[in-house]
Amino acid sequence: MTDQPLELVVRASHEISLLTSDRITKALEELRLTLATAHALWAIDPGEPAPSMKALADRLFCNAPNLSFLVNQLVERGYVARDVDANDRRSRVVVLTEEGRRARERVMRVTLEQSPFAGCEPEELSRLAAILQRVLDRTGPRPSTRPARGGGGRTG
Amino acid sequence: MTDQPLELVVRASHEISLLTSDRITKALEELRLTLATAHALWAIDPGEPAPSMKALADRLFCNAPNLSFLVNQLVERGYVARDVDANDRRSRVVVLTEEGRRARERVMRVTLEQSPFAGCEPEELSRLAAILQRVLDRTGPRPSTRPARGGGGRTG
DNA sequence: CCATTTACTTCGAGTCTCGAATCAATGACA
DNA sequence: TGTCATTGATTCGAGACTCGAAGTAAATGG
Repeated sequence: MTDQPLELVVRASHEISLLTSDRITKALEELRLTLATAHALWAIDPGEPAPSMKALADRLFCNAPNLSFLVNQLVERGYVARDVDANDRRSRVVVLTEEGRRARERVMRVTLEQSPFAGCEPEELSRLAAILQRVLDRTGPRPSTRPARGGGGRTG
Repeated sequence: MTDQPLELVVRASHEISLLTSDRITKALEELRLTLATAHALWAIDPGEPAPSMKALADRLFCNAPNLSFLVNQLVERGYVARDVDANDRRSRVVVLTEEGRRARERVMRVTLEQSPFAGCEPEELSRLAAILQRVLDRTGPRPSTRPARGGGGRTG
């Protein structure tokens, strides 16, 4: 009954996702982050131009009020700051603080360490990466400016 | 720097997960379900013995109060009912109603249809299923009793 | 200049999640 | 049998997340 490969893949993928979330929650507490705020933090790559609120919301699959809330949380914790975009004074860009850069590093490190995928052989990982990338490419590019490896997400 | 296969896999996997959630949300509204309640509904397989609250909570990586809340939602919508377990009168088992069985079918169908994995070739799906299953197997069987997952009230 | 659009914020409401406290049933044991 | 610790579940209070509606400020297009 559950022999359909598609169902197996969807179930397993979801299970892995839950398992990962479950595992990293404790480590995030030490940074005073939740899954949602950690996500938002992850989505800000210090190696790329600081994203606007709108760009960040798109990346995280959330709407503007939600992102305002999340960025407020990160501001309160000293991890990011808002700057007015000189080119369009309506727009605010979200910039990592030094603290924020460190916290983001830690979030990424912990997540990769705790990931169920961490036990895979390099060769298996490569095959997996290729397939998943192909799947995402097939879904069509996401709106606006998305850094090639920019994916953060929504929690909900 | 971001060429590590593990990071690519974790990012892609997460992105796919968010994309799926985003896509099915609208369809779930028609069933008066949210992601959390739909997930709980999905976790009750009518082909297996009705799970206890505890068993269900373990399956969903959530704690007892949270599951009580979710099951209440499903009861209000007429999708499940609680029964006292005759073997242990402390325990309640969660049983699908006829409505619930139909709703669950619809949740599964919509989710599979909308999944980014739906576009994969059968052969690709099989490879994927094999790898993901191996990953889950390596994480070891789920313990009967596990500490709760985080997310709720803290911070501040 | 004025109307419209865009980016963002605030507000209110509904949802989700948790820990602490509570209750009932079970199990262990003297 | 009676007592006590344990277990399964619920209730309660509070923090966190998410969204739609409404509002503000800046840009755009006549």
